[in-house]
Amino acid sequence: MRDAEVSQRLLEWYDAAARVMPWRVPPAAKAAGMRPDPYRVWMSEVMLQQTTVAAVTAYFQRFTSRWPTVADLAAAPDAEVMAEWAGLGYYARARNLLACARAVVRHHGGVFPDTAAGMRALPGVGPYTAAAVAAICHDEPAVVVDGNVERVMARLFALETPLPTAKPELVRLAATVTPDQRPGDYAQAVMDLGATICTPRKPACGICPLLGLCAAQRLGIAAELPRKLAKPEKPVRQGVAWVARRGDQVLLERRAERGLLGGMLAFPSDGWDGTTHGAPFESDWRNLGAVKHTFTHFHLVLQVMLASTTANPQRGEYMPLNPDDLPTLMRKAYDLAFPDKTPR
DNA sequence: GATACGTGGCG
DNA sequence: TCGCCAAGTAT
Repeated sequence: MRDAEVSQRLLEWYDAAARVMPWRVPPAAKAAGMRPDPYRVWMSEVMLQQTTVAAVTAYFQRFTSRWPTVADLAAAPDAEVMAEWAGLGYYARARNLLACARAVVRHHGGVFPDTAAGMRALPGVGPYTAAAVAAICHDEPAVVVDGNVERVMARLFALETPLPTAKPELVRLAATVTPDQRPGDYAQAVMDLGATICTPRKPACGICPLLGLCAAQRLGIAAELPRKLAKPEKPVRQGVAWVARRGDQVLLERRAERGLLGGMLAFPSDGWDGTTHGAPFESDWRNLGAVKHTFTHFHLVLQVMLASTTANPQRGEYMPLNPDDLPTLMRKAYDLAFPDKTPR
């Protein structure tokens, strides 16, 4: 296989079928002189970490409408940013997003670094995001490797080594096909291919622009690659959440910065995250039943308790609540406790 | 290097 | 119903 043939076919496919996304500048607009805004590209890439385009789009629109520039975001209160991120998951990303925006304003004059190495030094920016922003915004021929690229390369070269062992080799292979011309469009093309054609299950090899170049397709094993080591079973944890209302206010606490749902608003809870505080105050708590939720590494059955009387709590504080500001686990508890306030 | 860290959709 | 999976990073 000629390496240049791979990027050439991908770029042709991308130009003909590029998907429209709010953070993207289409090839035609770039030809007319438009450049991607590093602030918007960075934000989209952080949101897209382990997250689908479908889930990200509405969040991206809200964030960029509310905070149009990195300086606007840097000036935002922590609680507002965490509330806006609620429901998107991996909340360390939101904390790092804010820390990064503030670092860009404080240490870089409000301008993102224009190299992958410079980006890499910012909070929440790892090898992938640094390379993606540098390639997309500045056409640095950085090697952009995400889960899509790993899958495409494993199939293109029929690499049988299972992940994560195969990772360094996949990065090496990705480097061999990364072009000097239009590396930003190329990076997006490979990721689009992985998201739409070279999918994890049932890849659409028949319409793939790399048909004829792909070793796994020729061998008939595309759908089996990349191979992966078996993952450990998820244990089931049990917990309790305490829901108390006082008039229009609800008893809430801000979770610790580190750890599960870090930095997010939550009902006082116990038993599932290593804590055992007990109820926030003595009352005849009524068990409303349980909500189920699955985290990355365990399943959770969370009993939801409701107080019919209120008292001065030992933890948390009463405050008005917009349920959209809660992480999804706590939103499930809210919906169980206040079914009449749940839309639909 | 291994582990922690969310969520929603799909087959 | 349930396991897998998604444009990863921090420690």
